[in-house]
Amino acid sequence: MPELPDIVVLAESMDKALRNRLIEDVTVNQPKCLNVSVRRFANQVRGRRFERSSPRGKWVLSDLDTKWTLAFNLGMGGEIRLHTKNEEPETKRERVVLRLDDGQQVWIHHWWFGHVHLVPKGHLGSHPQIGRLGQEPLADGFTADILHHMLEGRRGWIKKYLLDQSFIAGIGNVYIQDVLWYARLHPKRSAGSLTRPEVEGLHQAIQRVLNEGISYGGGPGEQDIWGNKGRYQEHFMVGYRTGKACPECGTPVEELRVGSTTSYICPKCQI
Amino acid sequence: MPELPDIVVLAESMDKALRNRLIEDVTVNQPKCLNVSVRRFANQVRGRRFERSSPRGKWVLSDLDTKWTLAFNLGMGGEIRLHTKNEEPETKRERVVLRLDDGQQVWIHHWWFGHVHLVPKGHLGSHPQIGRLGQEPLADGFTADILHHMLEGRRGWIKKYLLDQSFIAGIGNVYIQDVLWYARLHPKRSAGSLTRPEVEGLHQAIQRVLNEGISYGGGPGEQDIWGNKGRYQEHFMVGYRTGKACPECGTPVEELRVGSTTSYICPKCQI
DNA sequence: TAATCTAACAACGA
DNA sequence: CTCGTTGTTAGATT
Repeated sequence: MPELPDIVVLAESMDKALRNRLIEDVTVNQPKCLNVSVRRFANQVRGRRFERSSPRGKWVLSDLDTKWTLAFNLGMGGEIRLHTKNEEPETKRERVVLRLDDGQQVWIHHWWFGHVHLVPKGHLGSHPQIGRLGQEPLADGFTADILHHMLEGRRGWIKKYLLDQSFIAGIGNVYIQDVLWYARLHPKRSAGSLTRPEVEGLHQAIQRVLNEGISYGGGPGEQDIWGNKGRYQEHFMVGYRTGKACPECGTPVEELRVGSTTSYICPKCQI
Repeated sequence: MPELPDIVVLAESMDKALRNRLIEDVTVNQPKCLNVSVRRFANQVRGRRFERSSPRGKWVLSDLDTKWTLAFNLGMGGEIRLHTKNEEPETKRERVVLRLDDGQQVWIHHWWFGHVHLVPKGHLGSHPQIGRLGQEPLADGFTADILHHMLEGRRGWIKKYLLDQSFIAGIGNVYIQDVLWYARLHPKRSAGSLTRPEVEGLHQAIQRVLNEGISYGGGPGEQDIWGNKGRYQEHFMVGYRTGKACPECGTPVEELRVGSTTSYICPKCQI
């Protein structure tokens, strides 16, 4: 599932590719990925133009030139891709297809549980998922101070909080591996037990890893609207590198279960 | 526990009684109700003035003339009361005591699990509870449209969503009884099954009950900073009236368990 | 009596 | 075997 860096890259590419473009026609092959009826969806989208596309947590929000925002969540293995006029979408595989003014198409492909939602612009708070998203970790307001404040007194594992979208929006099980490694934190450290320097280290690690993810064009399996692939996986420190050497101390990376997720850690560096 | 109407009444009285008043001294008898150390709390509060006090969900937020906001949550059976110069607070019973410039005192009494938190002004989003609060049900933005949107596709019981502070902030197990009665809804109705007219009725019922709660000065056991007691309980329709007649049809009110809460309903009117 | 947070677990869904 | 949502149970908290 695309995480914040992947979403930033995708949203930027969508903004470039789609802004001011007219949506001439809409095909919905999977009504269950919508939050309204197909009829209502088509009526609100057909004949409208894209305005700004922007990232929010694991969602891309594309304003239309009406009171509606299109909210895309790719779920697992989803893609949003631009296709040329004469390509033929495989029905059912492409859940929603938008035909643009020049015939180009936007294929919204979901492998498993993606969403294409209509949300009233300026009322994102009422959306059951988007409205509950927490801090944007790359926003100016997200300081070490604020993070310290958020973790104060928390009893659960630090990994649980970092993955909790209602705490911090956009971190998933891919980028978190290196975040915890750079912060030298074991995923099961109690969130409230972090010292002030550790919180500062964690804050830096979050910004570092997410920004690197963006500058490498996203992570494994992710791509922008033109199909440019992410390369952050070439720079993984410990994520998905079981048995390989920790870049810091050479100890083999270990895999462990943390709740229902898999963690990759250096057992020497991350205590 | 005070709910939205009780908190509105209390916050208004606190705004009137406390705005611009100097906090000359601070006593903390229960450090665990704070989110910072006693030393830090006292340093940030002593010598400061109150600015605006306002309601947010089940919290009262009192801005100080610094970068901090004091956030009060009364838990169950808590009170915030103004006392005269020479009254002697019972240690441990009054968790926090603020002495004002003229000697008057604010006693913050918790019977069970109240909080007095320091939150950086303008960063309420980072507070673990306040940051996750949902829609303010009496705000202009909370329309029937928005409510409809929020409930669309939801599978759980309607009562669960109305009590969920991250959906709608400030409704608890007291006022919800009459909300559901006015809306003619059984607490176990599936949230997503509500028709558009039912959602509109629910929206009206929410506004009606909460506004009546405010105009009666709050509900059972609640009071403002001067000790004026709420009287909404004198106007209960079905809440806490097991066996008494439904005001609409005369059927005896029944009590039932809904998850971990008790509901009071008219078995004939609320399907 | 009460409320909220937490863990753990289960079932579900295109 | 990967995700979010929903539901349940249980325990803890001052």
